Amino acid sequence: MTIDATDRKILAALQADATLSLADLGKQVGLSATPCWRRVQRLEQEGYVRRRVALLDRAKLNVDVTVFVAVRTSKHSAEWLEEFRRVVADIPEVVDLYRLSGEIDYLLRVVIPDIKAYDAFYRKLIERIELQDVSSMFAMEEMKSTTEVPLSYVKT
Amino acid sequence: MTIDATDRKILAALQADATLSLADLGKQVGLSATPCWRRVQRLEQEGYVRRRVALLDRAKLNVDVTVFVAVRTSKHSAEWLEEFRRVVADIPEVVDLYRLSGEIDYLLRVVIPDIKAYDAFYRKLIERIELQDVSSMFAMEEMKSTTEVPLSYVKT
DNA sequence: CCTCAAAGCAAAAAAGCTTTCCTCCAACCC
DNA sequence: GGGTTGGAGGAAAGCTTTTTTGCTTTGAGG
Repeated sequence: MTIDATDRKILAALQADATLSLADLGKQVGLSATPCWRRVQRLEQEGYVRRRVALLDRAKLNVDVTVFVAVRTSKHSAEWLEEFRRVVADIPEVVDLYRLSGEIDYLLRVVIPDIKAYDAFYRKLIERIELQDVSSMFAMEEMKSTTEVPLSYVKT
Repeated sequence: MTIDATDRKILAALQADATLSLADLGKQVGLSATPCWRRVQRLEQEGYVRRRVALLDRAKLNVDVTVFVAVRTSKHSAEWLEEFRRVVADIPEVVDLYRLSGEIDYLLRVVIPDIKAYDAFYRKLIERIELQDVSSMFAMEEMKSTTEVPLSYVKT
C-alpha cells in the first residue's frame, strides 16, 4: 500500500533498466534477491509498474522526424470528441495526444520519416475528421526524451 | 543489417511487451525459441532495441499533471543553448525537451503533482536560466500516450 | 546433382526466477 | 521483564527460461 525508500530505489532502477536481474537489482537497493523479488512483485500487483517495454531506435526505423500538431476546433460536442479520439488515437504515427486548456484544444506528437510523409499524414488526418485550425511545429532537435518520471513526489 | 517481416513482428511485440519469453515471442512471430533469440540478439546488438524499461503509473506516483511549456528566447548563442540544455535536461520533472522551428523556440513536457507544484517548478526554472517568454499549457486529459513507434516505414 | 550458406530445430548447460522454510527484530500484551 | 506475534530479510532448493552448441533442413548457384 505504501512506498518506502527501498521501493523508490527499486522503481527508479527499473524505469532506467528493466533487464536487471533480481540479484543485481537487490544489490543496488541493499537487499538479497528474495525480498527484492517480493517487493517487485508487490509493486507490479498494485500497479506501480504498469508494463515493461522495449524502446526502439527511431532513426534506425525511419521515423526520425517529430512534429507537434496543434489543433483548434469549433466542434465541442461529446460525440465529436469521441470521434476525434477514436480517429486520432488509431493512427500509429500519433504517439501522444493531449486535450489542453487555453488557445490550443489538442496537441498531437507525431513521428514520421520526413516532411513528405508528414504531408501524407496531414492529408489523411483532415480527411478523416473535420478540424478548424491545424498548425504544425517541426522539431529540429530532441534535446531530452525520457520515460522516467520523477519519484521525489511519491507519497510514502 | 536489414529488417525483414519477422524482425518487424519481433520489434512490434517487444515494444508492446518486453516481458514475453522467447518461446511465446517465437510463437507470435512463427519461430521456435532459438532463431527468435538470435534475431532479438541481433536487433539489440545493431541498436534497433535501445533499452528495456519499466513504465510506471504516474497517478500512483503523484505526478499526474502534465504541462507543456513553450519557451521563446532572444538568446541564440551556442553557449546559451548549451547552458539551457544542461539546466533543463537536468530537471527530472522535464521529461521531454524539443527545439522547434517557428514561433516557439523550445517545447518542454513537464510532469508534476498539481498546479502548486508547477508554480514551484516554474520559479526554479526561471531562476536558473534567463528566458524571454514562457507560456504554459495544462493538459486536461491524456488521450493517448505510447512509446510504440510505427513500424510501417522501416526500410527492409 | 552437388555444394555452400543461411536459417531452423532440439537438447543440454547456464542463468535467473520462485518457493519454502528459517531467523531476526520490534511492537505489543500480560 | 518475559513471552508472543507479525513483518521483513535471507539461504537453499526446485523450477523455468535463456543461452549455447551442434546438427538438420532449405534453397540458390554452379
